[in-house]
Order: sequence, then structure tokens, then C-alpha cells
Amino acid sequence: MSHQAESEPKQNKSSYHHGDLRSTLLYAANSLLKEMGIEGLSLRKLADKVGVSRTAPYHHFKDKNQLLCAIAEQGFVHWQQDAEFIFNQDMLPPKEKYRQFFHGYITYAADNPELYDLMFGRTIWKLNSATNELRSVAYPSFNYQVEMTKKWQLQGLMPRGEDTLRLSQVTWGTMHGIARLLIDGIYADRSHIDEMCDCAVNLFTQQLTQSK
Amino acid sequence: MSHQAESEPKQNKSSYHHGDLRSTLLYAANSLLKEMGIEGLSLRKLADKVGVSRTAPYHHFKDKNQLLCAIAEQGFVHWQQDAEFIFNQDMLPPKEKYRQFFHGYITYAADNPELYDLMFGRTIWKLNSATNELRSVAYPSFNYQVEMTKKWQLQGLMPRGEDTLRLSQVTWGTMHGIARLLIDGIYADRSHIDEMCDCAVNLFTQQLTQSK
DNA sequence: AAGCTTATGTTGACGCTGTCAAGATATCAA
DNA sequence: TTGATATCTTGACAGCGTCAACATAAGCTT
Repeated sequence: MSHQAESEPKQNKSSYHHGDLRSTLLYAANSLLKEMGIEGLSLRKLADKVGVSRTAPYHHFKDKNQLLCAIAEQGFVHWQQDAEFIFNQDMLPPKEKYRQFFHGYITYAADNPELYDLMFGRTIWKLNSATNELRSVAYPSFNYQVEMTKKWQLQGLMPRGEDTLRLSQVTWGTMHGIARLLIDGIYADRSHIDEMCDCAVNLFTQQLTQSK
Repeated sequence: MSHQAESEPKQNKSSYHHGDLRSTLLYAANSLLKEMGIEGLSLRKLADKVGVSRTAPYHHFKDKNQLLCAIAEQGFVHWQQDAEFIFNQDMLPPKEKYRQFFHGYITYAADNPELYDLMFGRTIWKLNSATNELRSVAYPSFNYQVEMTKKWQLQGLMPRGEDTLRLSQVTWGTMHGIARLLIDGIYADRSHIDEMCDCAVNLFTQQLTQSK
């Protein structure tokens, strides 16, 4: 269920034209991101790593922001696949499924800290610099969780009294906050993951679980 | 209860030596941070704004990171003052006090987005680049909340069954996550603050409130 | 097949950044 | 008064994102 290793793009290394530079750049950018972090990822290092000139990437991404958005986009797609895989495990009781979802989210973030930082960080979102392509992947990802929250409320797993949207924002916010504290190494570290997730799941679901 | 407007340092503008450059830099850096954000804050712009040469700041801060840590440090001190003010309002029933605390935290973050980003962002914490001075303010700030959480558990406001540290991490994580979603403009905006806070407080406190 | 257009890749240049080295000037201690 | 020390200055360097101008290849039209 880990998607970080995308198939390496073939390189038409024969001559002047590269052939598949866009995918090659994305692939290399992902690995550079993992190594150096979001700050250390420079277009020049990237071009160098791929073996083209500094400005070649500009024919495939308008600027650095568009490249970052494209990377984040992949991240959302991958996480969405993980999430749906969990949601579709039909044999699990609801609370256990929610626990796995929660746990899966935190694990995804902890396993891909730099990517997560890109997906949900200021760099992209602060001044509405997210591309339309990115939005069209990120927003449905949240909507999907709103739907699931509604389902959980109907099942009685989560409190019916709360507004679904607010409840989704709070539960997502909790996952997001824990993920960030872990990633940034503030007040928490990886060895606490299991206990923190269990604690959060208990708080959000404890009251009505026995009704199935 | 808003502390952002520190008293402007006097400037011994007479001549070669500035007199109180360190405070002047911190003050100007704060306002630059508010205007341009963490990325837009450059040492050169800062020096220019204060009216000294590019490298003058280096005699008061080892590097940019130390300057950022010093700013964040002030932020923690100010937030801690706000928090203690809320905790010391003795007339409030516990749940209402907790609601105000939660609300106050989110408001502080939303009112000082760039400062909050600095205090709790990757820039400082990712690679253990926080100075000892910063740590000695940030860690007690969290410990203070752990103590309060323990108190709330004993009062019956929060579930006694959960481990105090984990519970603190989860509730803090929730505040942190909501703050970040708001600041970064992801899936939430300021008009949702009240409802989101109420929803979260309900989830964390609802079960045992009536025991006073 | 020839020629034109478009896509793609290259080098050069600009202004911005953080930071170091070396020198200038003021302050303080002996 | 003298020397040490703190503070501020200019000069320089490498790295960054990005624009302009030019080079090369591929594809389409006739």
C-alpha cells in the first residue's frame, strides 16, 4: 500500500530532445523532495540531476509552484487510493475500520513527511497558489471524508447531533494536527502513534459503539 | 489581550553605533513578518528597513535561524500570557473555561498567522534547529497544558480513562490542526471558527459535564 | 520533398538571497 | 593613553527563480 516508488520513466537519451522530460522531472523531483525536503528542492538541482539545462523544466512547468502542485497532486491520488482501500474492507466492524483509517492517515504522513508537508503546507495554499488541477484532486478528497463521516453518524459510530461538515472538519483537523506535530517533531514522536490514534478514536466514537 | 504591538524601541540614531539594534531588529522583523510572511522576511530587507548595512544583524543573531527563533520565542511568551489569563478566570464553569481556552488558541493563531506558522512550523522544528532559548519557552507551554488536562480529568470534564499525556497530545493536536487548516486556507475559513470550536469542545467534554 | 510552425532544449543575464572575510569605527577596561 | 573588544561597514561568493534570445528537432502543409 505504499506508492512512493513510481515506475521510473524511460529516457530517450539519444540526443537533443529528451522524449519524456515531464515524467522524468516529476519522478526525480519526488526523490529529491524526499532527500532534501521542500526547501532543498531547487529547479537547478533537479535539472542537473536529470541531465538537462537549468531552464529546460520551464517548457513543462510554468514555474516552480506548478511543479510543486503537480507533485502534491500525485500525493493526493495515492492517499486517496489508500483511503478507499481501507473504506472498502467490508469485513471490519465500523469502529475498527475508522481506527484503521485514522491510523493509515497518520502513517501515510509519517512515512512521507516532505510530501505531506507539500500537500498540506503553506507553500502551496497560503496565497491561493494551488493550481486548478491540484484543487480538483484535493477537494474531492475532503468531500469523500465528509461522506464517510455522514455514514458513520448514521451508523451511530459518531454523534448524530453534530453538524456533519463541522464534525468532518474537527476530525480531519485532529488527524492533520497530529500528523503535523509528528512530522515537525513537536511534542510528539513516532513511538506515540498507536496510543495517540487510539485515544483520538476513542474520543470521537466511544459513546454509541455497542449499537452494532 | 492582543500583544502584537510591542513598544517601539528607542533609537540612538546619532551615529555609527546604533545603541539598541537587537530590539530594533526584533521589532521590525515582527512587522515585516506580518506583512510579507515567513518567506518574504529577508535579512537584507530587514537591515534596510532599520537603516543599517546588510551584515549588521549578524552581530546580534548568529544567522537567520536564530533571529526566527527569537521572534517565535516572543510569540510563545505572549500566548502563554493569554492562556494563563483564561485559566485564571475563576468564575467560569469548567466547560466554559475550556471553550474559551480552545477558542482563544484558535483566535490567536488566526490573528497572527505568520507568527503562528513560525512558532509551530517546519522552518524551525524540522531539523532540530530550534535554539535552547526557544525550547525553554515552548516546552513549558505544552507542559502547562498537560497539567491543565490532568486537572480537567480530575474534575470529570474530560474522560478519566485516557492517559493524560496522550489526551493532551490529541486535544492539542486538534487545536493545532484546526489552526493550520484555517491559516493555510484548506477546507475551512474564519467564518467557521465558532462552530468548529464548539463541535470540538463537545466531543472532548460532553460525557461527564453535568457533575458540575 | 520543401518549407513553415511549433515544441523543446540551450546559454547568458538579472536581481534576489544568506553568509563569510576584511577593514573601519566607537566603546570600554587597564 | 593604550590596547582589547564590540559593533558596523563594504566587498565578495555561491545559490536561487526566472526572463530573453537563440539553437535544434519534430510535425504539418503544400
